[in-house]
Amino acid sequence: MTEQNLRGILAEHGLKATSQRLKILDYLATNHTHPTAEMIHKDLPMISLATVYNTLEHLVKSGLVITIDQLDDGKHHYDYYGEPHYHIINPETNEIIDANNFDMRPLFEAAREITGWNISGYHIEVYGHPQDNKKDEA
Amino acid sequence: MTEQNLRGILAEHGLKATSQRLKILDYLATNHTHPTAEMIHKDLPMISLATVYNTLEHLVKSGLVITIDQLDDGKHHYDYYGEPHYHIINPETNEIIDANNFDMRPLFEAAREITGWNISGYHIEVYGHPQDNKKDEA
DNA sequence: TCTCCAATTTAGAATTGTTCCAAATACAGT
DNA sequence: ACTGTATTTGGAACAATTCTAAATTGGAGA
Repeated sequence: MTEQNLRGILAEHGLKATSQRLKILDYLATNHTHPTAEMIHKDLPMISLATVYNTLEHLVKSGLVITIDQLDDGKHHYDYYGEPHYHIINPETNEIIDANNFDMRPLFEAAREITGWNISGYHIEVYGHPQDNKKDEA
Repeated sequence: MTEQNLRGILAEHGLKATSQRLKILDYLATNHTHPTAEMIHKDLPMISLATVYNTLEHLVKSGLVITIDQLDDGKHHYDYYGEPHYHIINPETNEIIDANNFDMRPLFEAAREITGWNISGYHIEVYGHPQDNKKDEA
């Protein structure tokens, strides 16, 4: 992504454009690899680990990034959320697939029915695994 | 819940029925309060904290209990999952409401379309907050 | 019912992901 | 360019969770 794009995105969300934020946001928007803070720091070693955590906190608070916390490694994983989407996870391998072929509005409506609240977002993880054989393709 | 019920549930999931597991499962199935390990230990002080963690791990692995990790207090919260359901969360107060007025099968079908996998379960959190005023009730 | 042993429990130590600190730096508006 | 505030930083501190190894226990089989 171009630096101008990144600056625009940060500005839209009220975040100062520091070189560290530009690098981390670019990293997340480019590599959809759902990294941990540690992995980001390993790939961007010029940015201190404290700043990585600090920046991720800002990005999550602003809604630009979300966390995935169900990978049983006890670490937060981070995911650029420029376009809302849901996750399909294979718990045996921790593979994560991003998908957006589902209209969430009926779910929002259902949640609104129960609470009366304004619904503003969602996190969805769906679990599954590849089939062992092809028997049901017949 | 009766002890026989609890023993049956544990047996169905291949878990030995220890007095600690019976107490913790009963606690979770009765109080839908989404507690942390620490909170469970506080309410069941005769069970060591190590055993609380240990037992929760077994219950989560078996699918009887799920974790809720989005409450920005840095702690895992646990939720009896006897009946699958989704969560409506107010992030300002950390209030969690359990709901099940939504058919997840279309979501499963969408996930299956993308991956070809067998889909086995889901975790869904929907975020929202009460409206400040009633203006849109008109 | 009794025995036996693998599974479970336990207290406390150890680990480690994350947060905190206070000094140095850098962004952005004027 | 100048200034004030927000951000960054390395390292110390913290706290949730896991580990350890010894003691206990549930339950399958005799």
